[in-house]
Amino acid sequence: MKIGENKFMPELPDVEVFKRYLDSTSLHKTIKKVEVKDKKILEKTTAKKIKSKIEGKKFNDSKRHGKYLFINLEKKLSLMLHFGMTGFLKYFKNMDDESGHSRILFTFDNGYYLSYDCQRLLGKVRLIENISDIIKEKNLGPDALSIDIHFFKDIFENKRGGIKSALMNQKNIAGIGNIYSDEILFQTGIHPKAKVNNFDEILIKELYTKMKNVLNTAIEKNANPDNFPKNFVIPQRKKDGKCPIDGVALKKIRVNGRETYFCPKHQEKL
DNA sequence: AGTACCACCTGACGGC
DNA sequence: TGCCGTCAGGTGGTAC
Repeated sequence: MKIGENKFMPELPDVEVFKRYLDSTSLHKTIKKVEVKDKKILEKTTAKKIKSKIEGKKFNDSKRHGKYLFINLEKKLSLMLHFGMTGFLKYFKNMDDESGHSRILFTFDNGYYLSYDCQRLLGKVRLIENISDIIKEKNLGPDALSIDIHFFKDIFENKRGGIKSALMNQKNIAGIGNIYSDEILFQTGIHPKAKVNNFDEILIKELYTKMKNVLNTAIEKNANPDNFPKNFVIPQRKKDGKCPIDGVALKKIRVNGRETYFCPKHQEKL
């Protein structure tokens, strides 16, 4: 992946792809060396601690919750990775192939490297004991792929406010960001400014189904918009983008301060 | 509770 | 050509 050509916007599907990439490249190898190249991405830890806790150990397995990735090293020791908006992982053999904004570099005993790259330094890396502590501390809701319909319905119970911010609020559901919330609303025909208190049972169920479908499909396609089905709007989130269903020009508005694309013809449900 | 800001950051882009 | 302002987007903080 070339610098500046990063197609990933680290929301749930992207982080799931990172997880699978990590699992297939970086597990069960002794980590000879860890180099923190920019400590701005560290949260409640130091480069020294990262080094002393990780060197000599192995990544055993990983878990994802929302946009967070947790890599287990041993009992009571995991590495938390959050990718901000420009983060990704890269596994490579030659240092010539190191990505342009490598912030932490792991060296394995097989001669390969794993880099945590984060151009805008908005990501976070931290040493933790338990995943559940972090979910509690950050007040994260259930993961969008494992949330059941009853929890999902709670988002609409006794609440006001807009659907887009409700979907993006990590305390309600973990994993959905600006890009995928647009896709989910597009697929359900819901206007991005719709208010949650107007949602009836049928629409909530439909939204739930489409949410899972959009996220699972994106993962299946490696979170690469070039591979997305023809009826997805994400590849059209750009200047002169057209609705892949109606062919009309997409509208670009701001919702809760976020750039939002929608089809004025079929996203009418308020 | 919900909204409306700001800050953190870098680099791409448009205006002049 | 090059300088400068603006803005993307996740999270977290504050103020209303």
